[in-house]
Amino acid sequence: MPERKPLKGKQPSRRITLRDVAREAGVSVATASRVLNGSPLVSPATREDVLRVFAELEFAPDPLARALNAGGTNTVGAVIPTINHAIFAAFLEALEATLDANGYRLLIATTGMDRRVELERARSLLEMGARALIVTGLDHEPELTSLAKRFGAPVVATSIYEASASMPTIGYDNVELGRQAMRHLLDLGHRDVAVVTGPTAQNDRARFRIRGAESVEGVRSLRKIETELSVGGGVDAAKRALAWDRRPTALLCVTDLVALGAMFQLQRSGLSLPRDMAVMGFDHISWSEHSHPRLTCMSLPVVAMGHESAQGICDFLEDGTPIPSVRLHGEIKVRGSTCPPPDASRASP
Amino acid sequence: MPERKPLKGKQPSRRITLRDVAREAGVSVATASRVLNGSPLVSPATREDVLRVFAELEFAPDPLARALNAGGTNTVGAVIPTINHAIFAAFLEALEATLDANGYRLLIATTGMDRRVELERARSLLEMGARALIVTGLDHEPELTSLAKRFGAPVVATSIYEASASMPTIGYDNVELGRQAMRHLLDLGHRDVAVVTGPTAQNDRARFRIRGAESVEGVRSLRKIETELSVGGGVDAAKRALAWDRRPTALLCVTDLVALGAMFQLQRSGLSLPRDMAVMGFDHISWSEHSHPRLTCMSLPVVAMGHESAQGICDFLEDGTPIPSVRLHGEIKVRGSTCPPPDASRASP
DNA sequence: GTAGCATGTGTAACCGGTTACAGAAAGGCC
DNA sequence: GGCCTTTCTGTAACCGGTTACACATGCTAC
Repeated sequence: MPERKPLKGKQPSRRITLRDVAREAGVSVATASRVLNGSPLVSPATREDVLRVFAELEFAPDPLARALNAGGTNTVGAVIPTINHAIFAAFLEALEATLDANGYRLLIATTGMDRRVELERARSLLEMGARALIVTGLDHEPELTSLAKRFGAPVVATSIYEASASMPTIGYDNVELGRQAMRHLLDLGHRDVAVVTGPTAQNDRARFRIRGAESVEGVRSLRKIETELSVGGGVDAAKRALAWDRRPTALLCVTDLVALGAMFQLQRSGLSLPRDMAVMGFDHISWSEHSHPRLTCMSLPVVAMGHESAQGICDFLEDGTPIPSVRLHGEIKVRGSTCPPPDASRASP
Repeated sequence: MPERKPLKGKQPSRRITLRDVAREAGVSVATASRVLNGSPLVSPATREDVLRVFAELEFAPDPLARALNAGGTNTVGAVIPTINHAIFAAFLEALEATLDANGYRLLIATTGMDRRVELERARSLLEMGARALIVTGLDHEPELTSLAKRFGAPVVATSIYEASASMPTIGYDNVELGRQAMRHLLDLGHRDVAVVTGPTAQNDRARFRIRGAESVEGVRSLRKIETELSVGGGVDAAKRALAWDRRPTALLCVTDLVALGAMFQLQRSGLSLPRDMAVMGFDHISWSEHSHPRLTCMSLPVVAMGHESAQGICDFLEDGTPIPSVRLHGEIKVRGSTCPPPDASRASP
């Protein structure tokens, strides 16, 4: 039961409406409307007149009235954990671009990783007229689905791919990604690895990646460090890893941001990278290929994900084409931040 | 003359309307509407009935019809160069949070730094029902103002403060910031500085910062490097600076992202920072305090800027309070990436 | 018994556009 | 001149809600 907001805001005199224009131009609203929409059913002379009055009165049609007739707005809502994280920003950028190319606008709301908040924000967006919803992952309040159904809006889960999910998923198989990343480290000879992650409570992607990493055979020790999802979190994680008595030879960070922070801290602590500690990230945000050393990471196709999500939604809204789940693939970018551990010769078979 | 989009999209059977509910519940639409809005003018028994029918029919009120009555939506539009830049993301995050706290939603559109595009996006947002517009800087197509006026939407320029501007500005004095930053370098003893900037053509903030830097007396040489606004751009800039025959002793980067890229490249080229080259940034994005060395930068209050902008707009929309310009202040965070140049003893008075 | 008031409900106008339909005006053709 | 088109314009219903106003109750108070 959302409260109504009476919009007390200043109602300056009163807006110019189409009826005002029509009266002034000496035509009916119907004709004025036709001119507004470029209908061919208007004589050039009349059109001329009306257009002049439009200009004179500085008429601006009310978008809401038009949308009400059209049966809906052209907005799509995205409910994401935070804008302030390179990877989401890159995703949104791509999303917005494709939506825009299709004539749709993007409404954004952030959740701060809280499922209850997510539900509320989703409701807001739907009540705002969003015709579709984009969410992150599959960890949601159960009401989310029914809520969206009531509004007739499809929901797309991104950053994840799961064929069996109840809604279309457009993303990657996080378990597989975690496995691949871990295997890369193992192949290099790393047997003692620390997995660094942000908060996992409401983040299925992180949990899946960890699970994937854990599923790899042949690892001697795999310890987890849960920290903040930021550069500072990486700093923190590195400090903690260095304090352990049996230090890992590699840090697998489920986010590039955290990996960067870890690298900074390791260097600050006097380690020489990658010799003294391998660091690997996830995401492939813009600076990871420029860092020093360059960050080896599992590159995630977030731009493609943005395009696919937007296109799927637009197609659905245009002609009802069901939104397909799309499995995108990550790719390991092997760069300078990983190398065999110091004792690799001994450890290798 | 925007084309109408007939929204061919699937109109599944037909939505449940309030009239359907009213008929089913055996009451008038007025009563149903009252229940919907929690009006006290309904007897408990009737309310009970209607609520049950709401649930049975899975009624979802049309947001547009409500907004049409209310006289507007609760959305505010932001037209920014890109989401995919830490500083804008941080700004948007704060903006969204405060808008949300006031019951408003954020519509976002990106311009890619193109003024014509900006104008078109602004139009879209206004046609979408945005009640206010947030733009970056004061470099705009002249039509922007009249366009917004037609829709009765205020426009707020951010990232800049200029008391004499024709619209409220909420931001900082970029000339002053540039001056302060340059003075810091000069005070340390740097006389040969390169100012690294992103594209300045459509970016008054960058131009102002440069102008501020140039206004400082006592600098021997000040050369400009214009590059891309990204980490990669910083890499490029560093390469170019290193190739000069008379190498500057400090790099003043108008954006942290670029500063980071420059640091990476300088280190890769074998320089030891900050001894061999001082680097200074602008923005204070999240990792700049963790980088190695930690980045000295002019910290910009983007979070406060987001809050102020949102609050100013909400106050205006609520009761017409004119949106005040707000001058925010930057602050130099002196950290490890700046120190006196090698020959400072000779250069100092 | 009726004036007086609070309470609950319905009717219909309204928000600002779009558009089906009807009708008027003008031109073509016999 | 009469009839049929074609072209243009106006009337009014409509989108899906909100709400001013009128009206019907039921109760108290004189």
